[in-house]
Amino acid sequence: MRIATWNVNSLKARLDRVTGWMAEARPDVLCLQETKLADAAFPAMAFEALGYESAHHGDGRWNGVAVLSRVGLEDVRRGFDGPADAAGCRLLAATCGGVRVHSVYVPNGRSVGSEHFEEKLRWFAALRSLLDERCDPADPVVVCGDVNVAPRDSDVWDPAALVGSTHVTPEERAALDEVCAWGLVDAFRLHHADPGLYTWWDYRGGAFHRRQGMRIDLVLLSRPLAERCTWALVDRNERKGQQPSDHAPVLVDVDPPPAGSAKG
DNA sequence: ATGGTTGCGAAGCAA
Repeated sequence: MRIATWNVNSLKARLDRVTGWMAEARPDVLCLQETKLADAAFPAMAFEALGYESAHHGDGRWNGVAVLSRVGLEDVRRGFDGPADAAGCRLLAATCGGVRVHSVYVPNGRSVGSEHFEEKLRWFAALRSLLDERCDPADPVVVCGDVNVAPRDSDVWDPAALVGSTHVTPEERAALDEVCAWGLVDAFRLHHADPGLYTWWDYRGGAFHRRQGMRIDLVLLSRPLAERCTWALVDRNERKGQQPSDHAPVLVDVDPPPAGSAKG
C-alpha cells in the first residue's frame, strides 16, 4: 500500500497539479491539507474519475483536510467531535483498506508564546487523547499531514538560527513526541538519516533553491505498519515548476500483512 | 532592513 500526504495550499489553485501527480505516483491513499475549500466545493468527481473515493472536511477559506482512497473509504469521522478545533477543519479520519488513516493539519502557532502557540500545543494534546480513545497502537494506524513542527535539528536548514523559534521549540517537539509516544514511528526516518531533507520551503527569497527548508510534513505509522514500511520519499519535484505548493508530497510504501494475519 | 511571496478575495489576514 502506498500512502501519501501533501499540504497543497489551496486545492482550487492546485487541482491540475494534484491530479497529474496522482496519475504518476499512484498512491493508494492520499491525505491532503490546506484545501481551503468548503465541502460543497470539493472536487470529488475529479478524483472519482481517477478511481478514488474521497472525504473532505472544510468550511471555506482556511484549512480544510481530505482523504482520498482507491482501496476503500469507510467510517469517516470529521474533527474531534468536541470543542477542540470544532470549526478549524484540521482533522479527518477514515478507514482505507483496513488501515485507520488520519489526515491532520496542526495549527501553525504563529509566534512562540502567543495564544495561537498555546492552542497548537493543546491541539497536539487533543490528538493524543483522540488516539487513546479511538484507536489501538497494535492496529494499523496512520497519522499523517502537516504537523508544523520540525522533530529534530536535522529537520531544519539552520538549527543555530532557528531553534527556539516557531516550529523548532522544545515545547512543540515535546507535544509531537507525546503523540508519537502513543505508538507511532516517523516513517521517513526509517529510510533516510541525512539532514537537509525537507518538505516545506518558504515562497520568499528563493528558499527552495537555497535549500532552506524544514521537514514538517510527516507520515507516522503504528508499529504493525512501520515494521512493513519498505520505502519513503519526499517528492521535491512537486516544489518546482509553475505554481507549486510551498510543501512537497511525502510518500511511503507498506507491504501487506503476512497471509493469515488477523490485523490489517 | 520585521523585509520577502502566495492564496483568497477584493483589504488585509494567514502562512
